[in-house]
Amino acid sequence: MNQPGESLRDRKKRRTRAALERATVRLAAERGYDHVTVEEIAAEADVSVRTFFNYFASKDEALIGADPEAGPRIAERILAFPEDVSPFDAYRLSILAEITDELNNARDLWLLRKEVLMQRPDLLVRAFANSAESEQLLANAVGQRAGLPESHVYPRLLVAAGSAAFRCAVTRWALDDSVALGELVGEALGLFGTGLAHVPHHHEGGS
Amino acid sequence: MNQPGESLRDRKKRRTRAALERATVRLAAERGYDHVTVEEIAAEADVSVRTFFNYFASKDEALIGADPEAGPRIAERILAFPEDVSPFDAYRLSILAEITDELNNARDLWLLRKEVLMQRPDLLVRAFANSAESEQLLANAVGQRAGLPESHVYPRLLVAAGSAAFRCAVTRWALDDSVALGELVGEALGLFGTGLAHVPHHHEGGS
DNA sequence: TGCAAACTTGCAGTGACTGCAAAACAATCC
DNA sequence: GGATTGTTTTGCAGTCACTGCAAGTTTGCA
Repeated sequence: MNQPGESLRDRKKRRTRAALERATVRLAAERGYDHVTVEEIAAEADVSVRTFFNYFASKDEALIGADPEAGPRIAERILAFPEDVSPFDAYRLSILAEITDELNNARDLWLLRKEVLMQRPDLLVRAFANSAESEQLLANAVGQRAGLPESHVYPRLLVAAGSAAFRCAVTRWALDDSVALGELVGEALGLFGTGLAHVPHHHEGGS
Repeated sequence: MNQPGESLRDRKKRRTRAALERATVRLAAERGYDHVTVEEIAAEADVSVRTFFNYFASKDEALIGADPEAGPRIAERILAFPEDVSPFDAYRLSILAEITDELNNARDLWLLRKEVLMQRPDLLVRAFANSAESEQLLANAVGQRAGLPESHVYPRLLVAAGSAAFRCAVTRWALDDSVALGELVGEALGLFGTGLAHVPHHHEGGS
């Protein structure tokens, strides 16, 4: 009884992880991030506190739902683009694809997260602190495409710009979600692409 | 006994703050950030643990030496540039000036911090989490110069780019400090200015 | 000198997080 | 089916960051 895809064990793990993530976000949105203890979250997900920490290294991580497979997945996407796509575009499109997928799979969670992040913008920054290895993966993928040596700034700078774009976009989206998050990230990355030296033209409809 | 400049009280406060910052950095560099307790830091600086937390909201903040006046100071600089300097340049030059000053005042501290940040790059990211209000200040200053409404992305994106540039630069500097930190930040900001859409030319000498 | 405001301290408490060893459980082999 | 083995869950004891509060101490000022 073991399809290569998913054993009972794997399924249970995924469900537990999801339950913990969901419980964290729901409770935090409901009564404020720091009026929720890990004990309550664990209880809500029907596991012990110790188990919570087997799945997430910290309460912060659970709130964001840090997915350890996201990094590798995006890196793969970057490398999968045809040769004639620029490193910048490969990166940009990969990020956008990931965001689109993520929102399609868990839009409701993100709407709740938005509530929390509006109260505590710092949590979004903190969330990125734990993703140093993922950033390294992405930087390597970009570097490979660009044919640059390990030590070059460009890949790391591009990845850092991605984080910044995402942060900015979420912040804006939290204030006004009439525009899709993906759009906002795309817009921000677009500005990074063309350069910030000149103030972009301010057209009326938008921000 | 009260020159408008500094009272006894003010001087004592500055000294205590500096002692705590210094103790944190020194001990962390010596035996690793998380093998140092706040209790030890406080003892080293000859104050109580409670006093430590009167000065810094967290151990992280003490390590970075988060200066509550840095934000306002940079914002002032940005606004002080003549009209014909672009918002981007005003921002860039203000950041570089701040970094230069900081390094001149506490180069030794930064050399020790470098050691710590090499082991724990996440601490640098976390450090920025606590500076949300400062970022807001800078964004407002940039927005004012650019004549943009509160809601526009540009100012926030530029400031976020600055953080990213700083992060990248410190990381590089930690690996090889043969180039001044200011140079590296300047280089990174330069790339943000001209745009990341194209891979920059890779000239031999450098990175 | 004496009062008021600012700063420091101790204390008691909360809650995140860790290591360890035992129990519960799922996959595998006979 | 039942014994075996590897994985996951759990409880427990402990450490440490951080907070509020209510004294104590120091500084600024009249």
